[in-house]
Amino acid sequence: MDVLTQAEENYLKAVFKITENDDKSASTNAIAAMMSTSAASVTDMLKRLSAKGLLHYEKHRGVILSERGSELATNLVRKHRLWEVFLVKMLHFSWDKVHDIAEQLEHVQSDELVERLDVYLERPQFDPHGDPIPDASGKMAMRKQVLLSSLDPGDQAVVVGVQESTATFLQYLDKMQLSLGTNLRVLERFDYDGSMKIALNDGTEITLSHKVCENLFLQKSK
Amino acid sequence: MDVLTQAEENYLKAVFKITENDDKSASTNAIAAMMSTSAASVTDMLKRLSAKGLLHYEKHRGVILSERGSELATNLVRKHRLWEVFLVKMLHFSWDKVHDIAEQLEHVQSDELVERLDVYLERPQFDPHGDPIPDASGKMAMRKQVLLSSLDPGDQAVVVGVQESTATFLQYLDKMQLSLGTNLRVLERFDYDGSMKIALNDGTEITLSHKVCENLFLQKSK
DNA sequence: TCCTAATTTTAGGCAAGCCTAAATATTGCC
DNA sequence: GGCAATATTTAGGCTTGCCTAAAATTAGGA
Repeated sequence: MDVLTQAEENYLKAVFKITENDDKSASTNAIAAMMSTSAASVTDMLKRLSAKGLLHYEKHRGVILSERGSELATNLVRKHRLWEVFLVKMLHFSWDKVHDIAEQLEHVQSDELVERLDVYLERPQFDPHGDPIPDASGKMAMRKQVLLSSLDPGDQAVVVGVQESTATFLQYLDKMQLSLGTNLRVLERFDYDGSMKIALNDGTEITLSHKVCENLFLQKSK
Repeated sequence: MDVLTQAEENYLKAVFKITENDDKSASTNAIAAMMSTSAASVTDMLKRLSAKGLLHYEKHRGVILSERGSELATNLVRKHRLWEVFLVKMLHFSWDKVHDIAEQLEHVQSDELVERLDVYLERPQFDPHGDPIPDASGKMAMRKQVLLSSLDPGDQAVVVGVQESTATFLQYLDKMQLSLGTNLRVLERFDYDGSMKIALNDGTEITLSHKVCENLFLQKSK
């Protein structure tokens, strides 16, 4: 019943992204900028999506998603982020390379696929960039967190979670004096193997492997 | 350089499938039938693909793939079959449900993705239907297989593939407790209608119609 | 408020893919 | 070989998405 083209899906997602923070409406130009297309094309598409009941459009007034449009957009975000987890966790892509591929994978149509993927990945709550993954009903956890590997030297942050909670990994963290709530500062990142040197509050300096950096969620404090 | 649309890719694949067995050229009608589209649309597309150098087209003469076209088609088959392995092996889909999803996944463009997926799946040589998966250079393993209908009473063999992978056929096999790897022994062949009686390992005896026997590939084990 | 600048929409066009109907070419049978 | 049946191509049209240029609307500063 609601089979959208990839183009339509991309517009929905753009409107969603623009309106998710500030709850104003999305302007034609903002959408055009986000999609690298012309304002005229945007107007074209907005009319079509409006006719399908996926967003509310009034000339010169910008648009907001309808409930149905919002559901569809949220589901796209869910698919995008689940695929990113798959690419990083299973195929060992580095987190900064997965976006373009996930952008393609998110358009694959199969609810069963998404559900099975979710189970396979053990229902992750956050993607490799620390962004929350909406569940099947559209709800998402609220936490602004990022992977240690995405921080830069100088960043100060608090450990707020792990991606993978295996016993061995948690034990390792324990040994390193890292636990939820631990404050740390990034000193240096070694690009050649992805390892990072960090300093704890008491001044202890430790080096963490790439694998560890990819599994630690932090909340920036500065 | 060679970025094809999904439609173009689907046509290439259809031509590939039609020409891979008998090495005659693919006719307009055969392609139209395979793609459930009109002959006129096929002619349209053949001209375009010919202009791109992906196949050799002469009016009223049918087409064959060019070397480049053949490479691209083989790569599509590779991607399709790798994704099928992923869906069955990792996500536990039943083998009769994976085709449509793989049909979508095969169009995702990323060589690195395919390579990593291949490694992740441990470079499988055959897909869940028993069809060989071309390697990155286009070569595929040869399956020593015969149709069930060509076996004689007394022969012992293992199911290694199907000729026709429609959902209904696969579901039927499932019901009959036949799947890849199933061992069986031919008990009797009824020449008047081509049906065959076989025994499974556990002693179960079943009778299969001629149509089924013509669609099951086996590897003789004795 | 008024007028210019910025934004948005409309008009008109184009390519990709699809369709049906009509024209043309090929095949195969007598 | 000739002619009917079949296969293929051409012609003309449609939708989707994109474009540019021009027109219309809105917003913001003097």
